[in-house]
This record gives sequence, C-alpha cells and structure tokens, in this order.
Amino acid sequence: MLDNKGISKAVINRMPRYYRYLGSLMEQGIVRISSADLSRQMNVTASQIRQDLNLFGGFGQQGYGYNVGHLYTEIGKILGLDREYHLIVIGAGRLARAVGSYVGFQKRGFRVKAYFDRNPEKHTLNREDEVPIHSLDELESYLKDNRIDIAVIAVPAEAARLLVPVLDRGGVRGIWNFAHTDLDVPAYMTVQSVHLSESLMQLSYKLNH
Amino acid sequence: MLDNKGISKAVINRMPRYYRYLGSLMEQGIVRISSADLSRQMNVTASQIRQDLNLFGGFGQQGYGYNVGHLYTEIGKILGLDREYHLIVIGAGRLARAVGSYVGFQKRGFRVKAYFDRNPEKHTLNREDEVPIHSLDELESYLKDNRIDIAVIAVPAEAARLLVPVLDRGGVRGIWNFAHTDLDVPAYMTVQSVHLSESLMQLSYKLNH
DNA sequence: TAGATTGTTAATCGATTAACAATC
DNA sequence: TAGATTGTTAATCGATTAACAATC
Repeated sequence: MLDNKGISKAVINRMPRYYRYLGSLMEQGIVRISSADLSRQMNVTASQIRQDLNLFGGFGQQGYGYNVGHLYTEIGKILGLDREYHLIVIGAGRLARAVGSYVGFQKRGFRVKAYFDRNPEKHTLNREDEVPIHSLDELESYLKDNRIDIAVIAVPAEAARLLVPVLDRGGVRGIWNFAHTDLDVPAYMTVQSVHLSESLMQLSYKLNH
Repeated sequence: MLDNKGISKAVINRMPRYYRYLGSLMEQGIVRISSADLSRQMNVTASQIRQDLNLFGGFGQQGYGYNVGHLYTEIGKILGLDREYHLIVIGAGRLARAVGSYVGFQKRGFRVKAYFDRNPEKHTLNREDEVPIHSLDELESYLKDNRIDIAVIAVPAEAARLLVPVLDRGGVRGIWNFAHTDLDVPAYMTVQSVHLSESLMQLSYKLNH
C-alpha cells in the first residue's frame, strides 16, 4: 500500500522469484542466508539482491545476512499475499479450467468463486473443485451481488476486449489475461497478461539462434 | 540461424508482439503501415520499432513505411515459425492437457506427438486430440526412436529437474517449462519458463500499490 | 520534384554492478 | 574486538529515445 512509485517493473518481476527461493530454503530448514550465498544459487549478483530488497526496507543485518523466514514473510506482504482475493474465471474451456483449478489448489488466499461461460451447459462440473459454472449473461448481475477482486480471462481476443467495461462496472480491479490481445483498461484497473503463444515463439526463436 | 548475438532479450520479447499486431493488421486488410502509426497502436515509440526491426534487416522503405504482409512473413521467419517442431508433453494433468491441446489447435507447425505421465491409465484420451498418453517409463526409449524438438514440462518441480538429463540424452533441445522451478540445462539446450504463480503474484502486487 | 518516412547515429535515461563505509 | 556482511553511494553499462541525413 505504501511505496508506490520508484519501484521499477524489473524489480517487481524479480520479487516472486526471491520468494520462491526463500520458500525453498525454508523447506530445507535454512534460517539465515547472505546476499552472496543467495546470489550464487539464483544466478544474479549479490549487489542486485541487496539493491532490490533495500527498495522496500532494511531486512538484513550487517555481519549476519538475512533471516530466511522473516524475509519470506516480508516479501509475501510486499507481494500482497497476506490477504484474500476473490476470483472469477471467464471461460470454461480447457485452459480456463486448468488455470482455475491450478489457482484453487496451489494458492491459498486466491479463491475461485465461479466460472462464467457462454455455454455453461456444455461443461460438466468436476466434483473436486465445487465451483459453479454460470452463464455469461449472469455476469453483470453476479458482480452486483459479489465483490470480486480478480477476473481470469480465458476466452477469445474479441470477447476478452468486450468484457473490460462489464468488469469495470462490476468493481473488478484486476485482470489476469490469457487472451491473445492487449487490454485497455482505466488507470485504476490492473492487467497482468500471460501470452502463451508469445512465450512459445520466444522459445522457437532461441532454438534457431 | 544467422544473427545470433547482439540481439538483446528485451528485443526478442517484443518480436512476438509485433507479429501479433501485424497479423491483426493483415486481417483488417491493411497493406502498409508506418512506424509512427504502429507506435500509436502498440503504445511504444516509433524509434523503438525502427530500431528493433533494423537489428534484423531493412524491412521498410523510406517515404512509404513497411509492407504489412512482408514484415509479418519476415518476423515469422525470425521467430522460427517457418518450420515444424515435434513436441511431447510431460504430465497429463489439467494444465498439461490444456497446454497440449492449446498448442495443437492454435499453432500450425507445433505438433504434439505424445503425452507422458507417471500414471497414464488415470487419464482418458479425448477423441478430439488423438494424442496418445504413454507411461513416463517409456520416455527414454521413445526419444531413441523419435526426434523431438521441444518438451513441454508440466509436472511438479522435483520431477521436472530430474527430467532434464533424460531429455538431454534423448536429443531434445527445447524445454517449455511450466513447473515451479528454474531448470539448469547445458548451453546447447533452451528453456522457456511460464511461471503462472509468479505472474499471479505480480498481479497481486500491482493491485495493492 | 516535394513530402514522407526510414535507417542510423548521437544523446539521454535507467538499470545493473562495483565499491566501501557503517555496523552488527 | 575482529570478521562478516549489509545498506548505500558512485561508476558502468545497456537500452531507449531523439534527431536528422539518406532516399524512396
């Protein structure tokens, strides 16, 4: 909530990776780590680690290093993992269901409340996830009655673009976008895109060069 | 194949996005575009577009701009989309199947040949995709008999790390990694990771700042 | 030809790395 | 205390933007 500006996108993109490594150190029972040790494991410079962390506060201690558990918790807070999020998934195709159940299983704090699909009757409910599939027609009224923080969009590009104003009116502030398009949103909304197709092209580029 | 070095990662990451916009211009029947026009649509500077494209060659023409169809084809070649790739998917869970069928449907040139799973009998074959699911035990011998370019990894982190040497010995040179781990590979192999969990954390960060 | 727009060099900006004084 | 390692400033490096001559 606090330190809004001054943090570059590059830094934010690195924070989850620090979080992952610290989580793994915790699992191994390691309680302290120096920036030098961590830099060797992560293949980044110790300088960058210290620089990055100090943007958010002095989490370390001279002569000692960083306490793994403490740093893990603090980065969790920075990333906003210390609260709950209500999600809906728009689309109920394979990718939509995979992402939805993935989030449900893996991520405490991120609660998938419903799916919405143009043809909800086409998709069968899996016992395990217990998340209802609604018709897309009901989305607007659903959002009137339910506070939703994040919408996962896994529908074709054109449909995705049409959803933005509906989500905006419905109070949704975050979009996790899997459609093959960029989405224009008002400044108070946030889009995080996962362009699988572009990722695959980057791989094929690297394979040939 | 040619211009190996000198191309930064940032540039490579932008190429698929140019490709997407050019594809969409083609669909609209637009045959020429200037860097200035494209920059407005894509929200980047015209300077950057020209700079990026010129790393690979002079695709434009002074006083005219760029021919959309030609540029689309050329970027396709740069990205390695002018050839075929044989893929296998390791894992047959929801995410694995979603990514596998996604690639199969969306991407000409990327052919999914097989799935491998620890418990292949657990997963039913979908009529539509017609891709067999093998036991993971058969992976090594399968790779002896079949040339595979890319392995999609959608299994837990620990299992993913154990796969690398097997894939290496089997001649696989590209890994599209969906596991929650970094993978160390020899220099002649390429890893492209999709860390969904980190993407979601970046979204939650932005929602709170 | 005149106008438009690229290709490319030079200037600026930002991000990464190095260095070291502060301090646990 | 001495040794280790952070926090932070300064130096370097790379990427982006601006400018403009070349040229279609």
